[in-house]
Amino acid sequence: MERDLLDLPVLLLSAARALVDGIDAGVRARGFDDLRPAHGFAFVRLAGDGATVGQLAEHLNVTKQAASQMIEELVTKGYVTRRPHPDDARARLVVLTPKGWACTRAADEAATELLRPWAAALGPERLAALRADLARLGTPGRVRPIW
Amino acid sequence: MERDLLDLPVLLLSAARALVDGIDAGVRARGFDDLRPAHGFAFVRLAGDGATVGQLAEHLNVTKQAASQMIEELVTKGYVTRRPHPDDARARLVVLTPKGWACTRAADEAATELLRPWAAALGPERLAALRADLARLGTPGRVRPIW
DNA sequence: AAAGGTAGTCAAGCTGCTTGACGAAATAGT
DNA sequence: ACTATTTCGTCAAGCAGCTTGACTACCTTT
Repeated sequence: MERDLLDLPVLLLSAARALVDGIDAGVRARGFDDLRPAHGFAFVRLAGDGATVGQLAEHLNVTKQAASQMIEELVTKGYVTRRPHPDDARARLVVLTPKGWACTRAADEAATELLRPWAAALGPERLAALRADLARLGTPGRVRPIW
Repeated sequence: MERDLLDLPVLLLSAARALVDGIDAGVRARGFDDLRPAHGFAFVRLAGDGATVGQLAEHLNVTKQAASQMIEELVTKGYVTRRPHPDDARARLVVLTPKGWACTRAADEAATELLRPWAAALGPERLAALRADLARLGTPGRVRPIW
C-alpha cells in the first residue's frame, strides 16, 4: 500500500484532464467555440454577483493586468460587461451578460452529461465517500489553472 | 443527487491542484528548484527506457519543436542526455542522467510524503474504491498538462 | 487638507508555444 | 539498385498569454 501511492497522482490528474477536456468539448459543441478552459475558471468566479478585476486576478492567481486583459477579451466577445461599482468609483464590477449566463448553463449541462453515467455507475454511497475523500485532499473554493 | 454533480469538478480540480503544487514544493525543497511542474510530466515519460523527441511530444501533446526545446533546456540543466538511437540513426534517445533520476526519486518522495497521511486517514478499502472510481473516469497513461 | 494606499489601465518585455522550412536517414515503389 | 516519399530532429520566425513597471483616478487616514 505504501509503494502504490504513486499511482494516485496519475489517476487524479487523468481524471481531472478528462473532465476539463470533456467540458470544453461540450461547451464548444453547444456553440461557444471561442472560449478556452481558462475562461471557464473566470466564469466560476463571475457567476455569483460578479467580481472586480482585482478579485478575479486573485481567484485566477494572475496579475491584475492579466485579468484585465482576459476581461477585455470576454467583453469583446460579448460574455461579460463592465459596470460601475456601487460602492467604489475606482472599481468596476464585471458581470456576466445573458450570453455569459447561457454559456455557463451550457457548461453545467456538459458537466452533468459527462458525470451522470459515471455517478450512476458508482452509486450514492461511493459518490459521497469520493466527495469526502477529495475534499480532504484539496481546498475547494479557488478553482484555477494548475500550472 | 442530480444537481449536486456540479461540485465534483471543483473537488477534483482542487485535489489535483493541491497535488501538483505539493509535489512541486517538495521537489524544490529537496534542492531541485530550477524545474516547473511541466517538466515532471516529461520525466514521467522519460523514466522508463527513455524516449525520442517525437514520443515525448506526443506524450505532452505539444509539437516536436516544443518538446525539443524543453529537452534542450533539461540537457543544459543536466537532467537528461541525448544518446544515439540504437535502431534509427535519425532519432536520438533521450534518457535521464543520474541527476535526473535523483530528481525523480525526490518527486516520488514528495508525493508519498504528501499522500501518506491522506491515505492513512482513508483506509485501504476507501483507497481501493477511490482508485477504481477515478480510473473509470479518466484514461491513465498520458499524464500531461490539462490546459 | 495632505499623505498614503488601492483599483484599474497603458506600455514594454519575456517565455513557451506555434507554424513553416529544411537536411539527414529510413522506407516503399518500380 | 535507384528514385520517391515519409519520418526524425532542428533552425527560424511569429504569436499569445503572462510578467514587471509606470501612471491616473479615487478612496482612506490623520
